[in-house]
Amino acid sequence: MAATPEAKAQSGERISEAEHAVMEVLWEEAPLSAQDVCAKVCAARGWSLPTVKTLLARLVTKQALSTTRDGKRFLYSPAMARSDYVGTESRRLVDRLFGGRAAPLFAQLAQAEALTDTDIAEIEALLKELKS
Amino acid sequence: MAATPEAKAQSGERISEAEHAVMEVLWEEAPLSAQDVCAKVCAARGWSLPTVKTLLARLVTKQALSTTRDGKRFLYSPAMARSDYVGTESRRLVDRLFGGRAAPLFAQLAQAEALTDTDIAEIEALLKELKS
DNA sequence: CTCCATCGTTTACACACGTAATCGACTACG
DNA sequence: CGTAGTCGATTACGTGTGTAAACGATGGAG
Repeated sequence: MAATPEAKAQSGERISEAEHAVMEVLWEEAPLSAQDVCAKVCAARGWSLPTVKTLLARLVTKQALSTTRDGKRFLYSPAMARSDYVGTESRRLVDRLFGGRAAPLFAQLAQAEALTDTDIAEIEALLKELKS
Repeated sequence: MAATPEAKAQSGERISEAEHAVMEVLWEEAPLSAQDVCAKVCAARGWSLPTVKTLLARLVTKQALSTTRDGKRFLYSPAMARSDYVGTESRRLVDRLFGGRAAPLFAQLAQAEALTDTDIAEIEALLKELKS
């Protein structure tokens, strides 16, 4: 698949844990209003609507979300691809804990028995593709 | 709270990024004095000795380090295994970003071209072992 | 014994984060 | 039109983190 031209991670602004939960909702479906987002996470995390509004505002500041007006309110959409976020986070972990090498991470997961049979099968398939 | 007999290595106390850098030094060699640790990280991170002392103290509080007296000063040693830390951090990432499944993480790394030929070879070898 | 170089400890302070109440503006119902 | 409800924006506040100076104890040099 062709890499998007702006493969660069958006500004250095880090996305926090709570903010990430909001991003996940919007990656799944967008655009959404603040209330829509709350309906999807407030129960699970025990948040109130004001909390979600704060997180949304911070994410807009960090340029992780963009907004469109819809009458009185805003609709929020991701301004960065989930794959970019996931990529930089994964890379960060691999760099920090495994000296930038992916194989030791894989070994770690294997040893921790965190690999299901399905995982193994899928990874095998991926390997085959990579070599072709 | 009842004293749940925690067979698990660590308590819930999270280790921050800066603290982790100190842990890495001590996982590599221990026991070390505060000055020894500083000699190994202060230059790289632009820290001063007081900063290292603070981090060491916080890690002792979090029970991530243990100390032995050596005359006037302390010698610090890890009180948790690096493999445990690495394991929980890896698990956390996989849970948070990939729904707890390892295969998508692998796919992500592959797509980001974060896999070297050596990585691929090693993972292949590991797979072979897992299946035997 | 005295004094100084070092320890660990205490205190400091700005910024990020989690969590939320409140406020001023605006819309929609009556 | 006015008023109630709803929106985003502003403000708040405790805790964690990064970074460090100041302080008090203490052991070793003279």
